[in-house]
Amino acid sequence: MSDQSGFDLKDFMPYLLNQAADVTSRRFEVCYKSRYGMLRTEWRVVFHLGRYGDMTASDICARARIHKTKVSRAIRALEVKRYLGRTERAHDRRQETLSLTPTGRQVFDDLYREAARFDAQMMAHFDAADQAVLRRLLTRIAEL
Amino acid sequence: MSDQSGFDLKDFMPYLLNQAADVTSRRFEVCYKSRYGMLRTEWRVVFHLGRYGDMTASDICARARIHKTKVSRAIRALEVKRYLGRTERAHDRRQETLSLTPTGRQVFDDLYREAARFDAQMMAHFDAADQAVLRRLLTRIAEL
DNA sequence: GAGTAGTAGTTGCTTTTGTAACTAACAACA
DNA sequence: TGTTGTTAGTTACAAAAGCAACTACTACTC
Repeated sequence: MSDQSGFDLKDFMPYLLNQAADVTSRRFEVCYKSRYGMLRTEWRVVFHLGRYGDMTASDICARARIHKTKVSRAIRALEVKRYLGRTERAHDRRQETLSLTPTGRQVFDDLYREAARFDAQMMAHFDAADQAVLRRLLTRIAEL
Repeated sequence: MSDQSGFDLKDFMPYLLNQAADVTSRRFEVCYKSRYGMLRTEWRVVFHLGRYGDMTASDICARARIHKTKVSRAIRALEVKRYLGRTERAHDRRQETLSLTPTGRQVFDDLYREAARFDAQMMAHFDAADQAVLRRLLTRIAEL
């Protein structure tokens, strides 16, 4: 019964993607969690601000496709840790420009290096052509 | 600073994997959630039992790499819905063999078809060679 | 066969996420 | 000006996940 096609759980792309995402995320999580007590969303917010410059909360939501409540809570937590600060925008007082503090910048620099190293190490298992296919397809899938 | 390497968030594999996993999982979630009020872990448990046959809770934990508390609660929920039943094992009364009820089997059959269709539709965007690379690399990464 | 260690599975408590409703500010237009 | 609609961000409450302690049982060892 139900076995005719031989379609397996390991062939099911959402499952496979989740497994791979889970393994890698949990491994990298150790860095920002143990060193800075940060959560995943906090790390992403720091990355965005550090890599792409100051922006508002909703900019981060749009770029990273994270829900605004999650971002809101991450910002609050980072503020408490003194990793970022807010500046109200003159022409629209609903918005606040977020920017890393010097400490936050240091945290970013450290984690950024770590992330690059982590990625390189992980991808070293595959040749350049395979890597390119992987990145291209994942990007495409994420845009579905 | 920190821009020398040009390493981008979109180059960071854990991030990319999460985005892709998230998009696809959320899309498929609609099927088991709206039709059967099931959670992701419940769907996975049903898949395992339906596709690979009766097994114990810890078999599922090991195969799917899900924590035992999550599996335990999923089993409970599926039992309440009358999608599965338990049979105590004679030689080791700690273990219970789990098996789908006829209703559970129907649910599996329906979702299994849906999953196969979903996967095929998604992968239709890519040629066979790319698909092969994707599956191979993701499997490899998940085993890291 | 009593004592110790290890495994299967559950439960209670805490942390994190999801959802929806909310406040405050802007914008457009009568 | 005032009313209506929209957007930025927060908060409150509910659902789910993570973690650690627990029960019940098996297995090993003296």
